[in-house]
Order: sequence, then C-alpha cells, then structure tokens
Amino acid sequence: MDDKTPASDDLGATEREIITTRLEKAEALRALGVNPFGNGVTPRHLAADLHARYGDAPVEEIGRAPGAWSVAGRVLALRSFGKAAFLKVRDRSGELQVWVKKDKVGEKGFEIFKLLDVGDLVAAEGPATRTRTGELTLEAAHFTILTKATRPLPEKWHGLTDVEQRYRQRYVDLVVTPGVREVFVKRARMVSGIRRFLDARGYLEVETPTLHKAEEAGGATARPFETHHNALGLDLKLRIATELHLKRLIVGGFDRVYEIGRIWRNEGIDRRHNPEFTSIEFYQAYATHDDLMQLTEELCRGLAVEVTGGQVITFQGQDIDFTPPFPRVSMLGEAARALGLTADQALSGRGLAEALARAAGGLSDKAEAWKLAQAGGKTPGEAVAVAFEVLCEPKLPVDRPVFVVDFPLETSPLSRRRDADPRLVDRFELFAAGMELANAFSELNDPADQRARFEAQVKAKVAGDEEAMPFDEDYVRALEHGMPPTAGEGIGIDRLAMLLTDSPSIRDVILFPLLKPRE
RNA sequence: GAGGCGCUAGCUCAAUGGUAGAGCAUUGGCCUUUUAAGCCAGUGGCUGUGGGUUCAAGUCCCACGCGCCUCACCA
Repeated sequence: MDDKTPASDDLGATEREIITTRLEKAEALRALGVNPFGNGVTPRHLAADLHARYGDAPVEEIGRAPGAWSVAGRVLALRSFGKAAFLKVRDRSGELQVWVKKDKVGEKGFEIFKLLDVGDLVAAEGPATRTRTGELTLEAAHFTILTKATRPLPEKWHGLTDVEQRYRQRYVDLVVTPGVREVFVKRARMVSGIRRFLDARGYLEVETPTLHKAEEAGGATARPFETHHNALGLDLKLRIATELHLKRLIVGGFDRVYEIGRIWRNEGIDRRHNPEFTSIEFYQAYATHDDLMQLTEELCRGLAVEVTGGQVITFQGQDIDFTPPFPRVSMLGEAARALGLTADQALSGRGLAEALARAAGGLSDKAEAWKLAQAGGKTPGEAVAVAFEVLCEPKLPVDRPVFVVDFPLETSPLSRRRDADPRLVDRFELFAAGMELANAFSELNDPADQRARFEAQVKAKVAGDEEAMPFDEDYVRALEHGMPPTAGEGIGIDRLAMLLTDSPSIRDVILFPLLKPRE
C-alpha cells in the first residue's frame, strides 16, 4: 500500500479499499480544481434557519419566496439516482435535506458530486423547496465538497453500539449516535445555568490552583494523584477539592465565591466515578447551612426545568420530583432508630457496639454485615455514619431528592460544630437516585478547633487512613485572620448531569472518559 | 482488587468441534422526488493475543489484553 494510507499494516482489505478509494477521489477533486481539504467557505445560514423560516409552509408558499440559502455540514445519508440525489446534511443547528440535480448544479458541480461519499463535509447554495414527500429541502444551485472524509462512518442504521469504541472515538460517536450530542449540549446548558444562578446572587467566579503542595491537598477524603515540577524540584499533588483555597478567599473578603473546575481523585472507576471530574464549590459569608439548603432547592429545581423542561425528571425509569422543599432525613435519628437506640445513646456510644453487632447479625449480605460489625471499633460518630450508610441509605425515598442532615462531628473535619449539640455539625448531603450529589455545611472558622481537627486527621493518617487530610498550617493561619461566618457547598457536576440527561454512566456525560490504552 | 459476561469483514450480527456467512458500507452497471431508496453483478476474514487438547478449534481448556456489569473503595 502507498505511503498516503494511514497505518496500512493495521487495515483489513475492505477498510484499505475504502480509504484508498476515498484518497483517489480526493485527488480527482484536486484535478477538478477543488481542494479536498480547503477552507475559506463560510455558510451564511444554518439548517435551523430554513426550518424556522418555512416551518410547515406548503410548497406553493415556499415557491413564492424560496430565498437564496447557503449551508454547510456533514453528509449523513446519500440517496442517489444517477443524475439526481438527496443528501442528509447536518450542521451545528440540525439537519437539512439537500437536493443535488445535474441540471441545477451544472456539469462541474455534478462531477464534484460524483466524488461525494457519506461523511464528507459539503457546502450547498440554492432556493428552498418542499419535496413530494413533504420534506423541506435546499435545491442546490451550487454544490461543492469542502472536506473529504477518508474514513467511513459506521453503518447507517445500527451506528456504533460498541461502547468502548464510542468512548475511544467520541468524534465518531457524536456524529452517528443519536442523543449523544444533546447530552453534552444539556450539560453545557446546565453549567451555564449554574453560573447565571450564582452570578445573579452576587457570587464571584474564581480559579484556584490545581497543583497542590502536599500539605494543601485536602478539603475532601480521597487519595490524590502525584506529580512533579522539574524546575522547582518539587513533588506536587493534583487537587482533590477546591475547598481550602476558596475559604482563604472568604477570609480575603470575597464574601461570595465559586469555582467550577476539574478535580482528580486517585481511586476506582465505575459507573459513578471517573478519576477526573468536575465540581462546583461555592461559599457564602454570613450564611448558614440552612440558607444553602434553600439555595440548593432553588438551584436544582431551576436546572431541572432549564435542562429537562419540568420539575419532575425521569432517571432510568424512575420519576424524581424536584419541587421544593426536598424531604429531610436525619442521619443520626435514622441510624439510631435502625439500631434500636436513642440518638443520645448512639452518640455517647452507650450500647452502640452491641447494637451494631445485633444489626449485623440480621443482615444477609456478609460484606455489609462485616462493615457494620467493624464500626463497633470506631468512634460513635463514625459508627453512626456507617450504620446510616448500611441500614438507612438504601431505604431513602427514590421519587424525591433528599437532604440527609444531622451529621456527626467525627466525619466532618471542616464543619462548624452545632451550637445546640457540639457532637454534631450543621451539614447536609443531597442524595438522588442513590447518588450523593452535594455536600454542604456551615464552615468551621475557629482556628483552634480547626487545628485540633487537622491533628485528628494526621493521627488517622498515621494509623493507616490513606484518605485522611494533611495538616494545612497556612489554612489555619488564614482562619486566624478571621473568616466570617460562612456556609459552603460542593456539587458533583457530572452526577447532576447524569441525572438531568438520564445517563446511566458517568462516562456518558464525560466527553473523553479515562480508559486503559489498548494493547 | 474480586466475580460474571463480551471480543468474528469498516459497521451491525450469524455460524452442533467438520470448507467462516448475512445485512449495511464498498467496487462495477442501471436509475432526475428519495426517507434504512431500489435492481443486477463483484470484492472484502490471522475469528482480541499467546499457549494447549483434538484427525480437525470461531466453538473446548489455560493464561493474558481491553471493555461492560456486580461488589469493594469513593463523589
């Protein structure tokens, strides 16, 4: 095979033939004076412009004002009849049928057309009409090929069904798989909706470092990626959260800040986890976690309406009603109840180990039972969190988003203690469809308390907890300068996008999800 | 990290352990109102990779690779 064919050794004969033929057509186009990879052609219209102009107008009405339209896009289907053909052309706005006829486009235009393959990018100009089958159509007076596609698209009817290939070759997936493009359009609309929502409330969008020194890589419980700066000879970690820097900015006087950005966690991959994902964190001074609950309800309802058109969305067959207020479920209360204890007994640890063992004995799932029994050796707060996760989380309502409230102190190293009960913190998590979507709390701004919490984290790390936070001395120093009473929240953008686009896997809402290299 | 399932033509899929097939695409021919266009005739394969069992392996066994699902970890 000649040296113009890409990676010839890897090609089967069929594919080689297709590519070779298309490259020959590209040469033939050059012979006709058409650059098969030219540029400088700007269409004056979009497919949607014609649909908007004519709507359902009958052919006679279109004929009275057929216009002079100019569009460009990718050919998705080609039905040819010798001296005429119908093309399905798609641009960023939608699809439009283009009718190429020899007597309209002329000898040369038709010579160009004969070198067309499905997948090529073309430009067409001419009046609008409606064909006998009723489809709005651009009847080409001028036709040319702008870009020769040298590889074929997948089969027109079934498209690409191999999910691995869809993720690895997203450019093909976007062209041929119905709905994929819409998912990412919706995701973009969702993100811009969040920006508008917060901007309208006086928030400032900021950007904080993604390269963290070892002591900065906290703000969440997760294992970071490690990297290295050559010139500084400095080991660095990729951020696992934006939290600590954003709160430094609250100290600095930006009373309302948010950051939408990529974070990285060096952990497993599954339907709900990608190693890099996008979070939004926002912090509001002079607010409490109660204020943020209301804000979250308004935000989620608004996004549901904006992206799906209604307050009741459907996720994998399950209706979820985003009409506020969302139900509140007490982590402490429900966990204690499931254990047959009072809240005070659970928090003080009285009879807790026995209750955990009893509950574990009643479980058929051995892994879950083990997890529960192990919790007996932890602090009461940690045990309550485990008991809730094992015994209560599966029973959360499925037809509403749910706020889980009343978190124990021990699992919340950055949260402010509750005034009424310092064993608890003013924190909530938002759950929907079995996923944690958001996590928020009134922020701890007492530097001495924060110092103690960090010390506890360091102790846990020494004891083998790989996800415990490092001691961020500079963050404590910032608090010593005085952080106003503040509430903050983080939302998983990807998971919210899954929900609002009814996508079962996080890979369906990430354009290029991480996959192992082939071979 | 563990278990289950999958991997055959460019794409979508077939094939009791016995000569690897079809549709679409592609190539050639016919066709100026089609909607997965149609008709005729062709081309196209190291069956994910490497071992093994067998007279014979796409098929059975082992290992590996990649993916998906479930679980663990996690948001």
